[in-house]
Amino acid sequence: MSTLTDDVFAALASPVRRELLRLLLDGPRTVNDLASHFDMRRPSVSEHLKVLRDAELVSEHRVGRERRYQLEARPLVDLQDWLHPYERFWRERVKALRDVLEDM
Amino acid sequence: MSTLTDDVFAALASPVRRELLRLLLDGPRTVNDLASHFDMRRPSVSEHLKVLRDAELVSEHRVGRERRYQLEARPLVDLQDWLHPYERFWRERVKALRDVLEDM
DNA sequence: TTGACGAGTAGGAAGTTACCTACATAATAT
DNA sequence: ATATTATGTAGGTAACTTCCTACTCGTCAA
Repeated sequence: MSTLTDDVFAALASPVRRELLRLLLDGPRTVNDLASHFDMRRPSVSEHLKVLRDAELVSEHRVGRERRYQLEARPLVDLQDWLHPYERFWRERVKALRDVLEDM
Repeated sequence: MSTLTDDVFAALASPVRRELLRLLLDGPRTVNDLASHFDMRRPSVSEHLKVLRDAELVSEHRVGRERRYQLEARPLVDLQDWLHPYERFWRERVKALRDVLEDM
């Protein structure tokens, strides 16, 4: 079953949220830690994290009064699947171009 | 040089625009042809096409009074590249899971 | 048990988006 | 020449997004 919903594309549309995902590549982090990388108040970062959570691009688990956010790559794998038809299209165009060049 | 800008992610955030791209997989189409697939007025579809054009996800060439829109897969290939670090992350997690299972 | 800390939520302002209708422009057909 | 067709643009409105500050809630430490 694919988890690639509108939410995922919408979540990725924000540079802030893409940067959050990139930061989480290094492992789980707390909200304060993540927020320190942005020129933005912490509650706004919290809101961005909520968008990522709703899209299931990150998960959260509580440790004491902290919350560790963790990357969930699954929707991104689904995004890769979504790209496949376009990749095929692209390869065909490259091939067609190569064929033309061979005839010159 | 990568053409993967904010514009590309923003363009993909709309279901209408993703459907436009999907339709264009079958080959170039005119605006009226494309618009006929949506429950929306033609000028709105034109505006969506402009967003896709600005993101270089489609190109346009005029044929008489028509304009043929064509898929440009390049930004999507760049999107694939953007995904690579996440794919690696995902593979490592799958591997870790497998290792755990093997020890059971 | 009280104060400080980490984090989420509420409510609001400003900016952006996505529709619409009306109009403009260029090309074809009569 | 004129009407028709294909398309883009202008301008407006409603909805959504993104930021903010103020506040709440739970946890930890003194």
